[in-house]
Amino acid sequence: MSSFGGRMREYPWLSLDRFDRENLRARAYFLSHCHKDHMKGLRAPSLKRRLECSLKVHLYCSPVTKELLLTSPKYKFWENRIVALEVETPTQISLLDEASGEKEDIVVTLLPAGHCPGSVMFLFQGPNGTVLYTGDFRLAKGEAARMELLHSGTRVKDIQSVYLDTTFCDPRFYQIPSREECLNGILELVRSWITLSRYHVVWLNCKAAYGYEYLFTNLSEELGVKVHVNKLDMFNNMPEILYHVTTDRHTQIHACRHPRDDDYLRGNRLPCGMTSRNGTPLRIISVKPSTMWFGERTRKTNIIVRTGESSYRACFSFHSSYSEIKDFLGYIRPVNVYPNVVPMGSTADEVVKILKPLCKSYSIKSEPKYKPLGTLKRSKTMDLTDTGEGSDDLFDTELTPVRHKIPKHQVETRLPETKASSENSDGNDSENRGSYKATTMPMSSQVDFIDCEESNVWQESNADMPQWDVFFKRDIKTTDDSSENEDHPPSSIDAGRSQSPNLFSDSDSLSDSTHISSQNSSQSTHISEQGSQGLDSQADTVLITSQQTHGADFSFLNKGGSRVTASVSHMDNQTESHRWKPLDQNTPCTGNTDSDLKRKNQETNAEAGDTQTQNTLVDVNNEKLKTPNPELERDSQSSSDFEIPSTPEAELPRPDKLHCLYKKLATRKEDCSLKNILDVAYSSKDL
DNA sequence: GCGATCAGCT
DNA sequence: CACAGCTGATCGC
Repeated sequence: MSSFGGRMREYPWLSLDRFDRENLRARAYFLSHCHKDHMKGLRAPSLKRRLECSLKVHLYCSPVTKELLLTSPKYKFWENRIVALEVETPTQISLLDEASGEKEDIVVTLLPAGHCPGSVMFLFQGPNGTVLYTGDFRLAKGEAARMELLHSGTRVKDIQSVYLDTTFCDPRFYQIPSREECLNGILELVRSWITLSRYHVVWLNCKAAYGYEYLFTNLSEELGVKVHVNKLDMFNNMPEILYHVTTDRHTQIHACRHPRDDDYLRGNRLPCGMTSRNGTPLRIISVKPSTMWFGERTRKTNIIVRTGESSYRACFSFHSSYSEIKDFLGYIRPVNVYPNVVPMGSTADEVVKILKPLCKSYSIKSEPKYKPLGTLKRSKTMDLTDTGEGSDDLFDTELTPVRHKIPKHQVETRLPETKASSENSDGNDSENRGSYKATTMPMSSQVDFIDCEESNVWQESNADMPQWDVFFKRDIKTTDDSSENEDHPPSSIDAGRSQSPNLFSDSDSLSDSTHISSQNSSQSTHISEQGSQGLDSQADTVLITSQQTHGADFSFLNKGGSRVTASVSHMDNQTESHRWKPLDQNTPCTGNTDSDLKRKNQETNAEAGDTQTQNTLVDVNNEKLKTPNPELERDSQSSSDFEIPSTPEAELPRPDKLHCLYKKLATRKEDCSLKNILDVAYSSKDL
């Protein structure tokens, strides 16, 4: 839960995600996403009164957040005062101090935060420096490096302060399985249950918060079964969510709620009251998404843990893990970092101790010999008081971006995409910095950029042709495994505090054969036809599916913003929420037309990491036998036909087009897309 | 009657 | 267990 007070030291007349107390005097308000703990005071009478008096005060948020907010009548009074800002579109805002009449311009940029629909981070650029407020976020390793607007040309912007979501900034949360892994674990569990009969239903025990939508949409899309929810009018203008949820109870996947839903479940009823179809009792399992974390990445990590006869816990997180946070911050390297959250069982001091070494001031102190000329002034910690007024001396800092070695006219607009971006969460600072610089550098700029420590990597990335051996050698199984070497395992202290894998052993002992594991990037599922009671009786066989993202669509959480052109009413271009194509152009969900939708998904979803599915029957020792479930295999086959991610320029790639794609991807070093293509290439045997 | 806060409980 | 948020009790306005 956020404990951010609402104001940043640099721009204390702005209020973010808090609307009470001192924040009542703010000149402008910002809402990062629609979760209640970020909306404190937002509907209070005192703020309502303030709005009535101060007609120039506005609330800035993403278009999706605006839509979700205004769905509730309680916030209707905001309607004419909300300014929906396009994501990834720097926007100048003029702030008027009503007392003094003085005006100040500030540029704000919304960056997708991957936390829930509409969630964004706010990047502010103004006279007191560039600051980033992350709100809540879940970004995978390397995603900061892919955010164009965090960069000036080829370099990361000089960021004075980051106000950081530190929910899991504790070594105990060292690793959390990726979205893809979690989704696929849940997908296979749900699939294996609901295919047993039409009376087998799954209840997803989701909290009321926004953030599970991508789970619903992907389950629906993959399985052709819509998800029953209590309410869906908030998605009326978000067709790609709306299509996959329903208020019709006659479906096999439910995420409906009831205040006493556990009582309902005990009575073999769903929270919506459904208890049978055609007089046949339902076979219900409950799946509760919750955060599970792992101190070590090498151990078996169960995505799904059976917690009872018909109940499962599934890994799911809206927040970045410890290592993801460190990767993010270590890439940005602000001068200051301020935690928005003190994790449970930790203290603010502990969090700062972890984060400070990733900040610029720290690294410059420890390694002055790598400091570029001119950074001395910059690196000096600015004395920013809480009031922040009268700090005009900071202005020239922003006007002299010393890290820009490249003249502005040479600045590439291309997104710096780099595998190396995942290499810096800790460890040798100077080397990591070098890797960043080298690999994020567009070709056109390289000739003007000389930095000896980077030259090795530079040469490599300058090659005309794809470096195939590198790609094929790379571990293509998981997105963050690639950072294995750079990312130190938890320290002894960390390890001591890490959640031991024993946690899962305990659960495993309940049902050794019923875990869904992410070890070696695979999930294993086993559901017996007898239902949960039979689970223990088939300990000799489990169904393993290789890591797959299988059409997993996270685009509405993460990206693609600037690319989307179609719009739905006032929701235009809000891509981190969705691809705003009206559904009648997509004809989703069943049959071949499904592929169109999936292909579109992948266009905006390069790093979702789609890989082809392979189902393999194995014994408990994970020895591969051979193909199992014809149903699953059919699914796998059909989906593999459109697992090839498309570039904006490309149609569905045919084998003869793949070589071009290879080239394209090779130069962009887009890891996940690449691995998909490699998988397809391997399996199609066309190359 | 409403809001703020807290305990308890998912 | 851990993500967010509801309900109910209590207190003050």
